Amino acid sequence: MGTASKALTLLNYFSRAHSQIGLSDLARLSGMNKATVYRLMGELADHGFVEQIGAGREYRLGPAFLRLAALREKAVPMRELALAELTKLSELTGETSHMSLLNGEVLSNLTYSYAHKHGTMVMMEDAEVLELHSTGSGLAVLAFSPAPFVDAILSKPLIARTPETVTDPAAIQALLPKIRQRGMAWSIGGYERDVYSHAVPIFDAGSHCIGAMAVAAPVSRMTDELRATIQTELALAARRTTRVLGGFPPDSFPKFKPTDSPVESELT
Amino acid sequence: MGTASKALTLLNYFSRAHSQIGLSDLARLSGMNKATVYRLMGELADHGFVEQIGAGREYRLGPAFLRLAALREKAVPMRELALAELTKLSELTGETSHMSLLNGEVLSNLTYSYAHKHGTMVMMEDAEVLELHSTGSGLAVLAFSPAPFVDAILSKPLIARTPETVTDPAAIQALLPKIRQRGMAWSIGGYERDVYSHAVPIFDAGSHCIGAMAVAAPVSRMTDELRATIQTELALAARRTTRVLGGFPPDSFPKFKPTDSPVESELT
DNA sequence: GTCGCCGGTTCATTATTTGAACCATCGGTT
DNA sequence: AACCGATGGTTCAAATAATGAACCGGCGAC
Repeated sequence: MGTASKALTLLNYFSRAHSQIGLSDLARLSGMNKATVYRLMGELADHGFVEQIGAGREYRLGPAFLRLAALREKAVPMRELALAELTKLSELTGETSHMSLLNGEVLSNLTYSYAHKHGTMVMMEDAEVLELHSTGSGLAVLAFSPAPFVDAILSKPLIARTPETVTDPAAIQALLPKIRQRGMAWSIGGYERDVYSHAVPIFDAGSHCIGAMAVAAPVSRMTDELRATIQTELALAARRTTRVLGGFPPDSFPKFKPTDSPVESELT
Repeated sequence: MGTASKALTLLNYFSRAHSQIGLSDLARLSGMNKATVYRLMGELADHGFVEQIGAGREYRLGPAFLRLAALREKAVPMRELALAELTKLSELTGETSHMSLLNGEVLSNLTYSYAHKHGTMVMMEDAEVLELHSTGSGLAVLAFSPAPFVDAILSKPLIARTPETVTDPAAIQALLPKIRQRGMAWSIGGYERDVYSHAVPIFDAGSHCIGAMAVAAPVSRMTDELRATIQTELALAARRTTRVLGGFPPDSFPKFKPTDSPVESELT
């Protein structure tokens, strides 16, 4: 691993829950030598990627990201384009919709839209992280990712977020062909209890899966009718999104036909 | 310069005007060897900091910044806090207000707020770059920055954005003591013709100047009364912003008294 | 007082970065 | 069609930068 990669890797230890980290902690987390971490963090700090605060001299993410994110969004208005589709999707379905991007071995939320039709709805957060094995979006991505990548993900310990989470690698592998065949994944209570989620992969210009678009509804509100609406509209919205982002579904990607999916009680 | 710094430096060549750059161009711009740039960009791409597109294999900023910016804003809601102050400020003054952060040798826009009171207003853009020598915000920052930094900035060629831009280093140096004394800078048509801008520096926890808050109005609309309103409200808003961001003005920083500043035709 | 941990620093050893030269490929020009 | 001058990408010996064990001084808990 190159030196630059090591520096960038350090940034991955910052999360919503862990927003500031001391030098020694960072060295432990990364397994690097303390002196190495010190020097790398110094370089990151010089460029505004991290900053040191207060008495403990802990590090946190720096202001440079705001500028670079604004430039990225100006050059490639992914968030803006996705949000336009999500807004329509939430209106049509009356439920929360969101889009997330593959980032290493997890999905991170790009943006989301609420429908204000019901008193309850599934809540989302910016930069929220979704696991690949326990969420509808994750399964959609796995189904359209290279086999070695899938194997790597599923060979690590799979955390059971709820009693309904499928944590058996073989069972998850078994789900993927069906997801590939219909171009859509679903997950019932796999990540959070009471959340029924449908997800469709999004592709880039090289037909690589880069993330997923999803609709999440409370389990208690799901009916055959709502399911049909979600599946139809989500498939359309996701296809438009892939295209508007300049991407192409792979040739094997199915045209979703709502009649194909009675869905019944097929878990996950 | 460490290897990590070199990689991070490469990111600085991307701007609104120059949003995608080829390998050879990047090597020329940075003065680094093509092979070096190739390897560094490869590492940046592995982490989603840049991505390569299309036939020309050009690079552009990657999606990782969206996630990291969201995390940064979650941990340190600078933009949110600044925007709250700017919104009030624009309402009180009836003019466009904005805040920008020092980033290397330039200021980059953090956020801004429009007043919808008049048919015309000064327009801003996300991630817009402001020069230190030709803008009110830049002068405010220079006045409260270490002398070596100021000298370094003023010893480079100073671009005349308009016929009114002051480009003589000595003349700019001469302005700084007065700005320090009153805690506020102004610029009339120095960056864009017809823009009359007032600016106050913002400080961090170590009393270092990290940026500026400003109000920009069309020259044609400026009256003694508007000037007095802007100066009073801007000084208050900037002080609140420094505090709410966890910072402190240096001990030498003056309490702004509107009566101190008849201002008349004192250029810049 | 003292123990343990913190951020920060040092310097000889070591492994990584570096860059000139090289390829294959593409478009435009002669 | 042959050529030219670009491009992105690759190689490998030489040079340089990264590394990490050990070491500080300081702080807080016991």
